Amino acid sequence: MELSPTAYVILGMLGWRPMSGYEVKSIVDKSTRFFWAASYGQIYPELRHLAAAGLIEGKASPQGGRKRNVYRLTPAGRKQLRAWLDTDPEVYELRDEALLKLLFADATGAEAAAATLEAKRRTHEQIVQRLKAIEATGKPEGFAYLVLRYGIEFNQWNAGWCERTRRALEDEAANQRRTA
Amino acid sequence: MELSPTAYVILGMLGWRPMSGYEVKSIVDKSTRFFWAASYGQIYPELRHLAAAGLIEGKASPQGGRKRNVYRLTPAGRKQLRAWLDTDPEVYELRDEALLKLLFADATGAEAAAATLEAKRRTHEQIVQRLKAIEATGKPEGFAYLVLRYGIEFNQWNAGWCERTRRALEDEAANQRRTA
DNA sequence: GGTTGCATGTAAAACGTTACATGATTTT
DNA sequence: AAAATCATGTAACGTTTTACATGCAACC
Repeated sequence: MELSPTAYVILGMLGWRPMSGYEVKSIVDKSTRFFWAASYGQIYPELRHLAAAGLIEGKASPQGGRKRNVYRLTPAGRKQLRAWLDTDPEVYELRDEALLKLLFADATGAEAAAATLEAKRRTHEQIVQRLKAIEATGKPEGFAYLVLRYGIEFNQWNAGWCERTRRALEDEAANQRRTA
Repeated sequence: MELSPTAYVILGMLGWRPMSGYEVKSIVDKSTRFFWAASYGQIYPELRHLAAAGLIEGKASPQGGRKRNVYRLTPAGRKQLRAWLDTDPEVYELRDEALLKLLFADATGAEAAAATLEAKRRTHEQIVQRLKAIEATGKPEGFAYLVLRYGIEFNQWNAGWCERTRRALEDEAANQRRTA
């Protein structure tokens, strides 16, 4: 039974406690979003798929007149989750348009490169702010906190690199003007 | 004319010098691979697409009896490349299965978490080694060198975080044993 | 003569986002 | 009364990988 990593996002969260697809999505947006995004277009079909495979069980739990399906792990699902956790991680992918623009910046020059660096710095800075806001509203327990700290420190490092590199470019440009 | 970022990988490389699809792929594997991968399944169709759009021009340049198509930027293609370089980067995506496993590690415990951290550390360490090997065989010029340095420092930071965190987990476990 | 590298391409499958559609409930 | 939030889902589209298919040339 080969599952996609996104299926394990669902399995992992249902391992914390039973929840609806809507809840899975809102927790994804507060936790995995910065290193593993997932949309409704993936979550709802995947819930059905996992239920059909017997790894989770759905139960209609309407809140008033508002329909709602709460899913929970089956013993088979928990076993599958543990087996996945016990194997080495495989997927590691990065897509960073800013680095692409930096790589080709010879075609436009140092000013465009500085603008790209500044935009990338802002992106990382914004993520730091959002993650710190999450940390402030009640820090998560256990390993979730470790991952949150990673997110903050990782993005701070990135923002710092952009800042240092932009300054180095500016100093270089200033030196060239002085020497010329 | 909306192009995918992968199309700009091609445009950017043809901005350096004319080359074949095969060459584009081999340079991708030596440069953008760690932040923007591209396969033959994308490159060859995209070359045709860009040629049809008048942004690049292909010319049959066989080497002996071996067929070969070399492409170069048209003035319209260079204009398009510069316009893209002058706009702020948008795509920034990360997919890291290791962080996912770490997030859910409560279900298995500290040992599995340590193994995940160690696997992630190895991944980053290997990338550092490959990038350093590229640096040793003739460092690239201009902005390409900046991007290479980013790759090395970024992966070193990541490997370091994994190492520090794994040690912190071990110390914590040791303290608990002592207190218990 | 075999392996590696150069060279081009396609087809199917997997993966993922976006936009759309619908409707109830809670908060302002 | 309007806006935000809860809640579920689908369809179309775009992107990307993987596997397959082919063949020449250079080196060992």
